Amino acid sequence: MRLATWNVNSVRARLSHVEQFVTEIQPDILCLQETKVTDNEFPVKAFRNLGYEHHVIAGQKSYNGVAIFSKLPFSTTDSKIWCGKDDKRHLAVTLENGVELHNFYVPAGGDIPDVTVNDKFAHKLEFMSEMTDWFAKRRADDNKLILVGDLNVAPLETDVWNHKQLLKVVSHTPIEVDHMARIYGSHDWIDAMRHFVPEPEPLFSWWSYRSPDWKAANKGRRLDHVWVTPALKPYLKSMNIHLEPRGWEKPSDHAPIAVDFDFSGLT
DNA sequence: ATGCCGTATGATATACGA
Repeated sequence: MRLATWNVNSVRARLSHVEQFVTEIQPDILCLQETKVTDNEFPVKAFRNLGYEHHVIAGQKSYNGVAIFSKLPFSTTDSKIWCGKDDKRHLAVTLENGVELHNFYVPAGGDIPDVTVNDKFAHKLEFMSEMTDWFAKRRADDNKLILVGDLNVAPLETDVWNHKQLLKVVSHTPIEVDHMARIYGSHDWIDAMRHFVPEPEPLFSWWSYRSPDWKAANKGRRLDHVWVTPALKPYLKSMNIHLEPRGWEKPSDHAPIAVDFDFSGLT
């Protein structure tokens, strides 16, 4: 099973890119973030034409929004409200093999990494704390969970182009890294991307629009993630960050990530 | 760290991204 996750920065503006990516990579399940569209305006038909018979979407006007498109059926679907805001940042589905998939869009957090002056940063930390509490409460050794999405934190030193220069930049501050570490600990999550590409090799999934010549400068950050619980670790087969779509005309600032699983032995 | 780009909106400037 091939699983892909991508912050598309507007699904309508990026529809042709999504169609090209899906045609080339053929994910069985595609998780999107920042769809920026209400459910009634979502181009569902385009995804049906690509072969995705099953989907869940949770969107709103202008901001945020997540979606899961799948060739495999769901046995359950869910969308949880975080921090008391129904701002469309989460979807969950269960597959028929019992695997539970969560798609998150964690708040970006604004510019200033100080909760006393920046409510967005406070929201981001609170959101991560709620994730920790929620997964800790549901913790069980045999839970088969996958967590993907734009988590808006680059936790490791080699997840950013320059660790020292980004220590005070939102996405790589110690307090965010600490909050992310607590989510990891909530369910002994395994970082599937680093499972295949260990430190210290740099690994990025996002490059700012403002930096010209993104590929040559390569001032990236790893803001997008794929995690699995220990019960699913034996089924991990490969991982790829697809850089090509970041170079297409009028791209998303995020690159899509694909992870292959072999669930044939899963009971 | 700045850069000064991109998307969306009852828009022609502003919020937001990170």
